[in-house]
Order: sequence, then structure tokens, then C-alpha cells
Amino acid sequence: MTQSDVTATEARVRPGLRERTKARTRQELIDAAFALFAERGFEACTVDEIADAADVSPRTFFRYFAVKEDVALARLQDESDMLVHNLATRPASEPPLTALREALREPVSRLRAQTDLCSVMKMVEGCPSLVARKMALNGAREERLAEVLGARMGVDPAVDPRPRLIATTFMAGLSQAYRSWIDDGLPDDLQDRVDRLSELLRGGLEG
Amino acid sequence: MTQSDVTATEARVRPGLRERTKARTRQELIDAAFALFAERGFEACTVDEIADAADVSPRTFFRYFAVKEDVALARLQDESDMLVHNLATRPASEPPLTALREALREPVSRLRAQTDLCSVMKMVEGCPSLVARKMALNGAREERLAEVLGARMGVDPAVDPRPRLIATTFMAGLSQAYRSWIDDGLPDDLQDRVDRLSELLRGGLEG
DNA sequence: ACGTTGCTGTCAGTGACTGACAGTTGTACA
DNA sequence: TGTACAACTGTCAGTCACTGACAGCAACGT
Repeated sequence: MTQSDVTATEARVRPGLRERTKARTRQELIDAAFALFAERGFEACTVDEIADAADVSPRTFFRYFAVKEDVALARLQDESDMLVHNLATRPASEPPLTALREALREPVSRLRAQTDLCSVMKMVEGCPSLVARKMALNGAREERLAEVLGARMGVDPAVDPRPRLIATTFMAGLSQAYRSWIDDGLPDDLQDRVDRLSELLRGGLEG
Repeated sequence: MTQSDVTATEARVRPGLRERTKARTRQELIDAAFALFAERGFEACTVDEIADAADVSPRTFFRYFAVKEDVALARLQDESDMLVHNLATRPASEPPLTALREALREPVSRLRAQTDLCSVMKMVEGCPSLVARKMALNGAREERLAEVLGARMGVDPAVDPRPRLIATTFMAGLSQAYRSWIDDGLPDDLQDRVDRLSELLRGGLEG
């Protein structure tokens, strides 16, 4: 076994040092940012302070996040990516709403485990620029969901409005399910609420 | 007839001088901004230039528009306000989708008359900050629509998800109707497309 | 060992946005 | 009609998000 073989094997097991330090820096930026946000709120923290707390230069911050808002929305964005990815790997035989519901299982369980979710939601709602950025990201997510749903349904989302309508309506319902779940004090029935939403929409959109 | 009576009568007929000059300044800011945007695009124009072209100070610009993006979205926002207002004054006997369709007649006809709509849409789509702001404004509009629809349906949007789902889905469909209408070269059938959307959703959401 | 590639900090700069203050003008009221 | 009040405006100074350019350094393939 030569040296290069060892390197190649390790690379397949876990990414190289460069990738790992990048991921660590990103995580440190997120952690530092959330610590500061919890202390003083989003708008009262500057990018310079976040970068300082994460031991990088302010310039580097913007090499990880296009805008300041993105660091606050990073976790939500990660779950969006997971949802899209999961939907794409669901069996094609499932009807759209079922596939969406099942694709949500993993992100939902992660969300439940997140203790500070409530304060994050409050922070986002209380800051117009965060709301705006979140909406833009949601729009992009719905676009990707419509793409995947269209492929599953065998239609082009640019022609047939239904994939995008399903994606948009489902996400709107999901937002409300989250909100009411938080208002009710984060009980253990989040997945049930998502299931109920699917049923409600099945009667409407597929009935 | 005393002096104060005259003043009061005039005030009822048309707003005072102060209100009129304010409206005129606002319009001049919008016109100046759109002239510059058409020339060089949104991002290449500074607030200072827009204010200069409208003969006001940059500080005054921000007394009319909270953020730079708002001047570019002012017309769309005006039509959103009109839609909400019209919906609130539709007879309570109409089912939600019919009321929405009818409330859209006036804004739709204004939209058709707007010659530069196409370029405005392209400008918005081509600029992330405009997309974000537009999404945020759309979110606020859907909130207001859900409020009005909830009142019509006799339910509380905070409890029953249906008003918001109807609002969100209808607006998503409307966006697509606009987009395809523009892609098709702005024919005269915009209202038809809205009517068709209503029918499509009626089968789904109310059927 | 060595060239290449990618990540980083430094620096200088632009432009959005804000608070404070003072001057001016529309407006209500005596 | 004069006068106190309120609303609107410009000026000024300042903060902060964000960017391009450049140089140093560390990781990667050969």
C-alpha cells in the first residue's frame, strides 16, 4: 500500500484538512454569532464583533456568508436543503403530499432537538431584514421543490402551475404548523401536526 | 359661511397643501428613480443621485421610503394595497375565490396599462435585494389578505389555517399567471388568466 | 521537494442608513 | 390677522454592511 493510496482512502472516509477547517470555521462563526445575538439581538451586533469572537477577519466572514443575515438563517437553511434532498430521493411511486410529508421527517426531528428554536424564530420575526432574507430563501426553496415535484409528476413547472402551487401551499401550511407548535409551548406532536397538514391538503389539492 | 367652514369644506374635497406637496414629492422621487433605473439599473444608481434628480436631499428620500428598494417596488405595493382594500369591500356573500378574483379586476386593469411593467419585473428578478424586499412585502400582504378572508369566513386565521392557505396559494398562482403572461408577450387576456386560475383553485381548494 | 491552488488578513473605499439640530412653511386657533 | 404650534426639510457627522485588490501562507498533487 503506497502513500497515495492511504491519502486517497482517507479522502474517501472524510474530507481533507482544508475542507474540515472550513467547516469548523463556518461552525465557529455560527456559534459566535448566535451567542452574541442571544445576548444583544441581531441588529445590535456588528459583523466585526462576530468575526472577532470567531477569531477571523471581517473579510473572511463575507467569504462564508453573502450577507450578515445568512449566518442567522444558516440552520434553517440547512434544514431546507435537507428537505429538498430528501424529497428528491423518495420513491417515485409516492404521491406528492406523501413524499413531502416523509421528506420532512428528518428535518422535523432535528428541529425538535433544537432547544433555542423558539428564540431564533422570535429574533427573525422581530427584524425586517431577517424576514426579507428568509422569505427570499423560502422562495428559492419553493422553486427547487417545484422542480423536484415537477419531475416526479412528469410535468414542467414552467408550464403546469401545479407543482409550484403544491410546494408553496405546503410550505405555507408548514410555517403555520411551526408557529402554532411554538405558540403551544413546543409539545412532542410536531410530526403529528405535519401529518394533519398533509391530510388537510390532500382533501383540497389532490381530492 | 366662515373662513373655517371654507377650509373644512376644501379639506373634505381635497387634502391640504401639505398633503399635496408630499404626494407630489413622493411621485417625483418615484419618477426620477425609474428614469435612472431604466438607464443604468437598480444597483448602479445611488440614493444621492435619485434625490438629486428629484430635487430633494438624500435625507428626505429616507423620510419617504424606509429602504432604497421600496421606491422601486412602490407601484407594485400600491396595487397590493388596492387588492386588499377591494377585497375588504366585496359583498360577504361571495365565496373567497370569487371575491379575490373580483377584487383583482381593478389592479389587473391598471397593470395592463403600465407599459414598463415588463422591464420592472426583469429589474426586480435580477436583483437579490429587490427580490428579498418584494417577498417580505408579499408576506405582509398575504397576512392582511388572510385577515380579511378570515373575517369573511368567520374564522380566526391564527387558529384555522385555511384563510392563509387560500391567500398564499392564490398569490402564488397569480405570480405564475403574471410571469407566463409576460413571457407570452403581454397579450390582452390577463383577466382571463386570472379567471382560469380561480377555476383551477376552486376545483382544488374549495371542491 | 516544488509548483499550484485555495484560503486568509490587510487596506482602502463606496454607499446605505440614522440621529440631532436648526430653519422654514403650512396650519389651527385666538 | 397675528401668533403659537406642528410638520417638513436640509445639513452634518457618523456607523456599519459590503467589496475589490493584493500579498502571505498553508494544503494539495506530482
